[in-house]
Amino acid sequence: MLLSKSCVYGLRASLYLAARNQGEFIPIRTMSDKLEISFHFLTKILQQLTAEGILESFKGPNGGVRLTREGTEIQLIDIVLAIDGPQLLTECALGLPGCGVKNPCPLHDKWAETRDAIHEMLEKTTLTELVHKGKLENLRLTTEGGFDILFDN
Amino acid sequence: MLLSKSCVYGLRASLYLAARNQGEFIPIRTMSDKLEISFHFLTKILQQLTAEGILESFKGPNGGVRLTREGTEIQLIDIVLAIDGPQLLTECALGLPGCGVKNPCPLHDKWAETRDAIHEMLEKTTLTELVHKGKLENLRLTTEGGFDILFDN
DNA sequence: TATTATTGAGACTCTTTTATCTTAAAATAC
DNA sequence: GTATTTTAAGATAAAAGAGTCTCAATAATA
Repeated sequence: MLLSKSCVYGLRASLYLAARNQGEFIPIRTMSDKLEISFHFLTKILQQLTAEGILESFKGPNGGVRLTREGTEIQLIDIVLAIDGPQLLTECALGLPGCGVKNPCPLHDKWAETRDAIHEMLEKTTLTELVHKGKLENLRLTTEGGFDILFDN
Repeated sequence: MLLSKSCVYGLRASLYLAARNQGEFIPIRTMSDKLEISFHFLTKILQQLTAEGILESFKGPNGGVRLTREGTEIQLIDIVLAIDGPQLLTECALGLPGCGVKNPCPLHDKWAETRDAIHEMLEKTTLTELVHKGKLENLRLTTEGGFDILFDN
């Protein structure tokens, strides 16, 4: 699996927040219901994003979480790094420690190229870009639900 | 992690076999020693490759395993599919079931492109190609050991 | 001030992956 | 045929990832 489940949930939640970003705090419970993710599990994931400064949170009634920056300024890579860390973009494909230009494994060059392609995709894609596309074409953010059902309350 | 540890071990072992392929059976114990992989764990992994027809095995004294085809005719993708299955090349980046051209997630198009790059790399790279490169430049197959130390007995 | 709605933090459980250990089966050599 | 070397298979254990539960902390509001 390319991304951990935590990371995937973090991405879906971030898209949700970017999609309805009017500056207000959204309760995690609302998101966990809409996105069909366990509330407590999602809470832990969003805590990581908050710790990394991608989200900010507010406790108490009318509390919740929101993006600290505009969706145009948040790249997928920000969320992936916050949750899964840099391993995907740094690790050797054959699992050898310290694999790099100086001390490569036989697969290093080819894997470095492929890895760069992944990196570039994650780095060039913003939340807003995906939200725009998702809204236009009513794409899915959950097994059944298109973007539209995420805004009906 | 892109590939499971089992898959990585399977790749390293396959490179080892391709590197010293003179048609003879190599004991798994020899490989597990040289590659610094737990013997029993490696045995189970190689059993999968045997079940998939990538290796053949022989029991008893002078037994072991060997490649069924020439290293020139075994691509990395063969080993990845045998051990990790097709998930890496088919799964949705946002974990949505049935994500595809017909019912995509917002990330589908971009991820499909990146995934194709991974697929192509795995599909175009043969064991022999990596072995050749590894032998020429004495690259690593293990934390410390270059290709050369794998042939000294 | 008491109640309620919310996030934060930690303990705990379940599942999957990784790794080990034991025994069986097959082939060889003596 | 018996002992030895090897893979095959399955049980068990340890570690990591995924998910749940409980309680504390904070803020709003009645």
